[in-house]
Amino acid sequence: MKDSEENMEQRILECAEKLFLDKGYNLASTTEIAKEAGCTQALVHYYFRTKENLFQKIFDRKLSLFLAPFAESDNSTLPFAELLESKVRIFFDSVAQNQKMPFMLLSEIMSSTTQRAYIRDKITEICGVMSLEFNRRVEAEVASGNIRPVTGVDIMLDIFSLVMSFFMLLPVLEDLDVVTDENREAFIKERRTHIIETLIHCIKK
Amino acid sequence: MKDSEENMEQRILECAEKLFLDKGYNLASTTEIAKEAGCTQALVHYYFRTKENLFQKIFDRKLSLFLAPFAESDNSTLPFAELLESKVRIFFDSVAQNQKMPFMLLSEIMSSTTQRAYIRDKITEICGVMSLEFNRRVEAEVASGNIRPVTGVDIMLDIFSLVMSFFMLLPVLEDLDVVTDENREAFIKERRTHIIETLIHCIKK
DNA sequence: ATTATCTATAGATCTATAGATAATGC
DNA sequence: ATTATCTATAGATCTATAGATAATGC
Repeated sequence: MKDSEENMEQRILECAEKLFLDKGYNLASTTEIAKEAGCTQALVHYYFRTKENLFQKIFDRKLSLFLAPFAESDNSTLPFAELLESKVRIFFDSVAQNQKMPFMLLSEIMSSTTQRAYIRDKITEICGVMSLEFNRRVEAEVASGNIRPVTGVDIMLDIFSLVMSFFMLLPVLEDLDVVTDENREAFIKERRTHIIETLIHCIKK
Repeated sequence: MKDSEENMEQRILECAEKLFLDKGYNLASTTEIAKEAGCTQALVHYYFRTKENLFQKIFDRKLSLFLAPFAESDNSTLPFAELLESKVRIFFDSVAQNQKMPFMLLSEIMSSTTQRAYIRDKITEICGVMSLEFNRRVEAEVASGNIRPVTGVDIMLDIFSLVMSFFMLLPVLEDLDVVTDENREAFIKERRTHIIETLIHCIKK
């Protein structure tokens, strides 16, 4: 009852999210989550019964928020190069605001087959329609000879790879002093531009 | 003394490597490693004292083997596009033979600052010279107007991102039935070609 | 003698639950 | 009465070590 502005269940969710993102599922213990939230460990289980439940609730919400902007952006009337640029920009900015999500997502992908099935369903649910449309669009562009023969899957993989890896590798770039506190913001912006240009070049004949 | 062909210390190393790659540092217990190797858990500690030691020894060796082909390939006499193709091909094939390394490497990068410092030093040690030469070459090509203005760092990031992410995302592609047992080999080969073409397109003016 | 291997166990977690007590809403 | 919170504890790991015993190399 210290913080009158929000209840303990909410606090637990917030602290758990932070710890799961920082340390991953296994290293974030319900004991530590409770400590961070300012309650006993038993209370965490009172509200969410199992650690697995708690995690899944957080991960589910996070994954939706993470993918939504990318999935929802409908730019079907744009020329293809601009559509591509818009897609990358939106996804890049979504990741920039959730810089720990790529690693969390990958960890879950590696963790178990069931978790992967869950993620697959979630991706299909959120991105399925957009993905189908995108694939069709790419096919149409290829058929009409506007771009070189690539598949929608290839381009999607390119986008995911370039954007997610960049943020996962940022800490290394900082260690190597390629990225510093001074140039950080500019570097990120330039990288976004580079990725957009790379992808646009990549589809050119 | 069951397996006469190799000693137990070696067996432990091999089983530990497999388990660390499969489950990650935290979920691979010395208990399980011992069980897999066919000895008691105490013996694992007899040979390597701590789990951390054991892991570091394996990771160190694995990281060297993983980066070496990429670092050592000297193609400085080739035209730049061919040099790029060669670099990607070599790194792609190295990852293809160590498909779990990208995730292990990322996990360690995320795990702690000390581990990151260690990785930074290792990368510098193995790739430092090559990296410097590559950067100079890129600058020269840009200066002479052969390619569009990009940095060596950008291209390195592109290569690492596209190649490592592809193998980390493979399980998802399999879940989505984009990759199956039948097309797997061909798909991987085509992806390698696509990445090479993308990077070559990307440097064109 | 030395090295390899085992048994047994201490000590540190961690998750989950049972059961007691305090706070809150009627 | 119901809901929120705490104390205490069971039971499952896991790492690391001490101390005993078996195997090996002179």
